[in-house]
Amino acid sequence: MSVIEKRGSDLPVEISRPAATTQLAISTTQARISAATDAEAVAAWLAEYQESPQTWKSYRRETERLLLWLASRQLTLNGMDREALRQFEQFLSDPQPAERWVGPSRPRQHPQWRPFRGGLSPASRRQSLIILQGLFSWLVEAGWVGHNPFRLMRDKSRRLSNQAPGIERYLERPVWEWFWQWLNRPLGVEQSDRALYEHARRRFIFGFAYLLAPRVSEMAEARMGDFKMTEGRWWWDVVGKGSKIARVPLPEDMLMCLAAWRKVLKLDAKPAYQEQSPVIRALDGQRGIGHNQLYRLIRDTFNQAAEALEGEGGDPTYIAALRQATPHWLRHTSITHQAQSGISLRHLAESARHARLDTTSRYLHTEDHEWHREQQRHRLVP
DNA sequence: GGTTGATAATCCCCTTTACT
DNA sequence: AGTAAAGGGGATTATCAACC
Repeated sequence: MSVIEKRGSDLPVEISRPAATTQLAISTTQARISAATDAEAVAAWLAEYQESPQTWKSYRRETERLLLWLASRQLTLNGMDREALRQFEQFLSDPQPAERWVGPSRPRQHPQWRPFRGGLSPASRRQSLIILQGLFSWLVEAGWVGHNPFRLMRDKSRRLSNQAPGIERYLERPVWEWFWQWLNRPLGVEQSDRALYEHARRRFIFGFAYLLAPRVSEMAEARMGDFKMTEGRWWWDVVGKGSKIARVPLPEDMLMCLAAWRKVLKLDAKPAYQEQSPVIRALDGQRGIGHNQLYRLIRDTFNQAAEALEGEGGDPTYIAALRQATPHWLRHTSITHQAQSGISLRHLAESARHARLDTTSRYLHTEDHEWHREQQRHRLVP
């Protein structure tokens, strides 16, 4: 059932297209791309995103759904009008017949694979429509379709705010401090090599995360040689979201964490020039690990810490926080604590690699807790 | 300076692979 | 065979950037 099979130069394979509608698309327009079918036109658009695998993946998903839906309605991209768009949006919220469109998560080639897990939430529908709007404006430019029906759409339902609510997802200082000392507890004697390795790896991952506030993928992608010394000072060169290159100062503690971790890996304390091996590694000590695995590792560690704190009869609020915590919390925690320790907003924005200062300043609001707590010292009767 | 559109990331569930 | 590690796919969320 799948329409677009592969990335790269291979053209997509089109499987179930009603013969009656072929070639309707180009009769009125002058195409500026070489495509024979809707699927090929879409593939040409997708090819623009080859360098961004995540984006490519989500855009393929959305466009594939549209193509499959069009085929089921005997429509083409060029035949898509405002009314068809309304029907498609309705379809996204509840794809029917379900046995044709909805199914469990399966590899794409699997016979049970279906385009949907279920109907899409309003937020996801908004996302889908935004992507398809981009597709259509490209296709108009390419001369493949006559107009962009999304231009006619002024539906409030897709104007859902994508502004995040206040950021509160971070660990307060006492929780972090307890957590870090828990992480550094010595293991008992007679531990397997593997247990020691995993213990060291965890310490490094959390130290890295807390000190430099990386995104998960930035950690997973990091190479040893990205830590560099110039003019006697150590920096971390990181390629962040949007392929943005940044250079972040390495705190002293980070160098210590790195040296300790490299010792476990049987490497010199300091990375060599252009050392290409991954920083965070799988159990074999060589391969890197994907962001997904890193995500799980962090999540599991937080959960184990929650168990441990519960065993100690710790504060239930803290236990709950640890249970909820995700890798993103580490980034928030790091930035928030840096703000609290007086690092200036401008430098903070720089090292967090936020393009806009107001993104960073949102983290300052989380100081409200502290503010509130301090305010309690102001009493009528001392 | 706020809104909205564009892009890419995070997070979760499930499957596959690798290792005793 | 049984278990944990790693990977795939997709929904949802965060951030960036262009536009009023």
